[in-house]
Amino acid sequence: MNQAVSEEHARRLSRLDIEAIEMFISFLKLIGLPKSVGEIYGLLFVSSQPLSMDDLIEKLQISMGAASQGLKLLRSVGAVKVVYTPGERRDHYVADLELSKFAASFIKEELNPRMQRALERIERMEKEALLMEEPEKAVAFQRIERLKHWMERGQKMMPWILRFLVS
Amino acid sequence: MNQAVSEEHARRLSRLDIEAIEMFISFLKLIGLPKSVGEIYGLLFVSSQPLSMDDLIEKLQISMGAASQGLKLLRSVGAVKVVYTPGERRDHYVADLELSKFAASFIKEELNPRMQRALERIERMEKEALLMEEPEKAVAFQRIERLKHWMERGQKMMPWILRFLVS
DNA sequence: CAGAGATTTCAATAAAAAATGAACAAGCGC
DNA sequence: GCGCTTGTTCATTTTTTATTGAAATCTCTG
Repeated sequence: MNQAVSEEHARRLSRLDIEAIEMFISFLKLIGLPKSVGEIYGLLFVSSQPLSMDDLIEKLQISMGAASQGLKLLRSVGAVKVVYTPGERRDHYVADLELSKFAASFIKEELNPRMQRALERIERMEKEALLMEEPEKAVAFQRIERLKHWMERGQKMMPWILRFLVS
Repeated sequence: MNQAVSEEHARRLSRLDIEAIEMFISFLKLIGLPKSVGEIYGLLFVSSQPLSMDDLIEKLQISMGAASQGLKLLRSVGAVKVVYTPGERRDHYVADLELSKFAASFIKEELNPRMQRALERIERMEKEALLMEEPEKAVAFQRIERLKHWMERGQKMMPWILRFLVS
């Protein structure tokens, strides 16, 4: 991780750039985003001007494909905006500084769908448990109760977290 | 994901088992835990008796290594307890039903260390920014302020979440 | 509207992460 | 202490995920 950004890149990346990039690689990995996305966002975050895809490819030494896909993802999450630079052919990109967008997207794309599926699953589990014989049956229902309890807890917490983030 | 648990296993796993296992595979993956850990915890969670490592290997069709390491991890997190069964040679394991342990461990093992490193990084970033020339300098400090703001926000939120989980 | 530049897509490749299984160690009962 | 059962470790293999790069597509602009 300390050598996440190699010497080669240092030619064009400042130390500030590198610190920011490593920081975002580390945090975005936490929510399952690949290194290249962390690199792109990190660099845009510290850059004082908008950067073109070419700038990113050159400074970060990543491929066209990675740059294009990374930007696509970051745009879809609202973490990066396109800036139309008049007289410039290529699009330029800036970081939206609202970091909550990552968390919000994680909740919306990863957490909520799973909770939805979990609720369906719990219903099926209850149906299965009804068919069981008695010593195990009671245990099964107790465990399923537990799951429901945690789901409710999660669902109560989520809007609170979102409000806190957006504030 | 639908075929996460193959037909072969179904011979010995009930439908209830499979639902629980798939559910935990899905949630634990979210915090970066491998499938085998989800399988083990899921099965222990619905099982009405303590299970030995051999039971897990047989029912889940996983290797000794995976079982041993998975149990080690789950024990270290407090999500699984050893039950000494008198007269039995092998150790038996039960799931601790307190699901908050996963979240607490994630915060402790993954989130907090990163935040710590991020704080150090921010200090270094401020030192670097001091050396910059003026138009960029102001921008750099503005961005660094942002980072600090989010760090503080995160640090304020964390104890609250933990309290909520443990309650 | 032709053609160059810019971007996207996606099959192939590389890198990272997880699972296997055999060698090793620990612990129990005789 | 010896032999057997149980549990751990770790180098190797397998699986999964991310990256590359070349072909296809889109889009300005002259």
